[in-house]
Amino acid sequence: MTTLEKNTPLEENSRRMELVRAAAKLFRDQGYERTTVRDLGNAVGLQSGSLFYHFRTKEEILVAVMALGISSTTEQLERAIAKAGSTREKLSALFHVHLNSLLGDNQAALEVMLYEWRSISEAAKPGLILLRDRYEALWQAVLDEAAAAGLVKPDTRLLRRTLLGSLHWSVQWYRKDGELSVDKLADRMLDLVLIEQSK
Amino acid sequence: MTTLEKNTPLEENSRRMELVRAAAKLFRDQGYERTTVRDLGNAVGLQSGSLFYHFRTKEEILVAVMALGISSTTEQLERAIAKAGSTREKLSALFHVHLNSLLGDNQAALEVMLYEWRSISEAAKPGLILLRDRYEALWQAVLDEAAAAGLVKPDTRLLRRTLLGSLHWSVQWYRKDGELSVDKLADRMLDLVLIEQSK
DNA sequence: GTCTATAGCATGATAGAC
DNA sequence: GTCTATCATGCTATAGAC
Repeated sequence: MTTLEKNTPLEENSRRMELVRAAAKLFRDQGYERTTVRDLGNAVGLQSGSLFYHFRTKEEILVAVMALGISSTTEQLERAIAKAGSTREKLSALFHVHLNSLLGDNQAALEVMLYEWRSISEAAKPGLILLRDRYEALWQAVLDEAAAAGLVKPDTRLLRRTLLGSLHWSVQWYRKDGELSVDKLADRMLDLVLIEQSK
Repeated sequence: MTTLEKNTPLEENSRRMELVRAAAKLFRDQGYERTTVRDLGNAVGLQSGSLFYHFRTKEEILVAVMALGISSTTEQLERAIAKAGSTREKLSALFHVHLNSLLGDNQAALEVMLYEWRSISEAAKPGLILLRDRYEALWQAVLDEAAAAGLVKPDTRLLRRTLLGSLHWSVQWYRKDGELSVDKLADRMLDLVLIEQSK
């Protein structure tokens, strides 16, 4: 692998991937700026200088973390929607996939995407915005379908934004060791947005 | 003012306050870690060394920014609730005060509170948590009253958390130069949470 | 592919003059 | 109360050996 090929999109089980996963946890816990390349090296058993064989800059690691977080969540959501039988099930999938990704064991990456945006250079933003838009388009389509079916209120663009805000914020208060499971939380959040059916 | 008195809670029109307001904007735009004491000095026409006459550390400035943001919003909400005539008006005040504070001209401070929490040392957290709890208690009381009146769904603790998440997230997408005013946005967000009355 | 060593620079904070 | 000067440290990234 030459220096010019460092932007290779994805490789499982590689050193690069191992590094990205470790970086996701460190960036989430300490923040990107407070995490040094020495911290990153320690986390995977490398000297700080050796990192720069795998990534050109520290920011390139941050971008890789974010891209991983958003694109893996998008893929999960696409699969869940494809498998859903009804509009109601698709709506439910939005909540379950998002929360399991955000609050699940292996998904510090998505959290980093939400809270370290300011550290992304202008040059790197367009690519990440594309990934984010693809994810939000999935949401929009399902919400539009649900509104047409009378399940949720018709102001779906604002609804999408408020719901995503609600879900994102859960990382600030949800505790895994509490009594509320992630899936139960998803169901209760869904209940809050469903229009009550008058008979 | 001696060194020992640097924790004086509040002073209007002081150099300290001027610095806190400038710091709020810088911390919001660049992040706390990326903002240097030299940046802070420049913003108020001081050399970096001179800052440390007013604050012992850079973190002390961050804490002051957050305390200002949350406590001034709390005071505004207290006044608005006291003035409200009905439960419905109190509910409306939650949205209008929060969004005007968060998205208004002079309130970068509240945004910093939301996004720089990780940079706060353990020693400084309890005081800020106290301020936050006071604010959220106001919300909880109004939501409980609104649920009792049938205006919103009864799961008010989760409702409080999802609503605050929705409102916080608005800083990520709301544009002041757009067609939607802050107060109109508050009304539409309120509409999304109100239970539709069956006749 | 990883190491050691370090260049080159920015950082938060302090000391003492005024 | 602000300035100048600077200390001590930490940072990202590079160079070259292995």
